[in-house]
Amino acid sequence: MSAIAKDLSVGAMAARAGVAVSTLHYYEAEGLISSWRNSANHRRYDRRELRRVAIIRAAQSVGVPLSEIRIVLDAVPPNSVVTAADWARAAEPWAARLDAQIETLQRLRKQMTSCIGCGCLSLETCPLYNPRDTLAANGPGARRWNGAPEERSTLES
Amino acid sequence: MSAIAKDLSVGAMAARAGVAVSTLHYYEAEGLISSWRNSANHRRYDRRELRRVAIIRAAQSVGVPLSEIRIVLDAVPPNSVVTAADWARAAEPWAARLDAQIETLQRLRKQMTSCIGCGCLSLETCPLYNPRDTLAANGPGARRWNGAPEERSTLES
DNA sequence: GCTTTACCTCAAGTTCACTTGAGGTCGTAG
DNA sequence: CTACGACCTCAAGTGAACTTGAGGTAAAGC
Repeated sequence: MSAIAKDLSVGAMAARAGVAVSTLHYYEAEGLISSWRNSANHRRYDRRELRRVAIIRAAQSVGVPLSEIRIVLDAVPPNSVVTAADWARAAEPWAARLDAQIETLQRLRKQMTSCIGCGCLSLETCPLYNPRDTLAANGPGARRWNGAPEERSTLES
Repeated sequence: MSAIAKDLSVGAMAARAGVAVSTLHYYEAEGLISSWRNSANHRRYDRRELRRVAIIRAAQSVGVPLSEIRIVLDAVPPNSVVTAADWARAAEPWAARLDAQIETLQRLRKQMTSCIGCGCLSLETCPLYNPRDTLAANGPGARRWNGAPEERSTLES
């Protein structure tokens, strides 16, 4: 155990990455991480997979769904030696997302107390809510915007 | 239509708020918004409810689950005249969340290209991933952290 | 008078990201 | 030799946030 393990069991991976074993099974089934089997049919993970898990969790924490995480991870083939440039290129779409998200959060934060109580009933000008911004498109409702009904076209009142 | 409507139909609300009618039904069933009925048993919404919907969507976009949104909205009784101070007090817990989230995003953004390609296999020191930070506790995995298995105790390798 | 349109209810279905459970296999420790 | 812990598979369950569908009403337009 004190010897540096070249590869990891699923339990060790789970412990080190701070996720459940079942989560690793799931990620593997989803093609986000990969492993090989030892003679006992137990999963063995390259230590590199730890980083992949870290990236998955980090990306999730900022609202990236697994489907998009997969796209980025797929750009970095497993078992390859990855350069910083490789990762930078793969993660490029996330950089933009993060920028947008930071900006929106700051806007929100700054105007939360003022706007939230501002009494404005005009959503058009309310900084708290502009449904067409990047966050709205990628955010939580990042479910499917099944096309907002009517696109607030008429009903100007 | 050009006359200023004092109250709104569910269709009008949906159009103006940019959500589906069924979503408004759902929010109402969940007690997040309220309405009364006209003679035809159709929902009528006070225009104030528009702002509530805006707040719901805004909060969701930064990862606040409906259960927590309800708590804040419940602190502001419906049909009451709400002052800025009322809202500021109710939204206080979100301010802290936003601060934490902004900070984490900025850290992530700044170190994304460097760390993601840094080749470090030491998650302990990887700025991309520290599973015990505020975001991890509130974030996407804001599902239930059913207690990370083993707390990365042993297995130092 | 008929048809459309907008609404109604209630139950069931959907997606995502997992978790839980049942039943079985290894390999080491006592 | 048997017990235990760590692992295996596969199917089914879970919770959040909605959406979809079936079946029905009510007023407004042609």
